[in-house]
Amino acid sequence: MAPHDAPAIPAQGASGLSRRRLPRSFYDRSAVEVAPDLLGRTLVRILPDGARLSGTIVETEAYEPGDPASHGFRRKGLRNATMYEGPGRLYVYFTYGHHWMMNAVCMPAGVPSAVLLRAVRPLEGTGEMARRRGRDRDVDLASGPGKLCQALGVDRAQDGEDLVRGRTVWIEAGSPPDPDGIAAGIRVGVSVGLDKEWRFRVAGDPFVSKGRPGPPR
DNA sequence: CGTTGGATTGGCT
DNA sequence: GCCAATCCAACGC
Repeated sequence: MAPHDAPAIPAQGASGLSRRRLPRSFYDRSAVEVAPDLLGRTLVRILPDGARLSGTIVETEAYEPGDPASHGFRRKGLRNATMYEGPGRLYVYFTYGHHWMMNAVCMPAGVPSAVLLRAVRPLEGTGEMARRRGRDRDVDLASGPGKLCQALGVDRAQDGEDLVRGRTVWIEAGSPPDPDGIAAGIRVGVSVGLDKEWRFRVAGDPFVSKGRPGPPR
């Protein structure tokens, strides 16, 4: 982090979690590299009233250029434009008529590549998340991509936000798990690209989504 | 310009 | 396990 961007808070708290923001270079790699590396990181959301919500990322999925399961498989359009806007942007889209999904954009501008953030372990602001979700138990707050966006109040207003320099959503270095603690499998809810094991999760973590991977039909 | 189906969720059988 | 909810960009005609 550049010196003039130094935060007022300590770089590392008593918890051992690094509060340093992930730099642009972190995202300027392929999604399959970034996705497992995002596990254990701290996703932070600042609400309009200044409240800080956060959670530890426990589940991600990679979507690569040329990947038939990716929104980037088709030409750039109104919905997926942010996927082409370069590393460190937040790509937010709406689906199923109900839910917002949030992604960290990877690779240089012009290359559609992103990591879907699927689940976090709630850390700060759990009361606010519970209110937004209409659920009490921590395990129900952000254990799925739609739930995550609802809990953190993320919608189209955050599409295109800069995770590196923005003031409403970012990702801190946190505390990555041991590589042995990362499990990979096929992605959830897609009917193509099933040959790729691009869903990553913290093995055995109760905060990962309950969605079954594999073809629905 | 009408149709289609989706990177999901929660409630009900 | 099944399926409705509810929006909208992409695609086909």
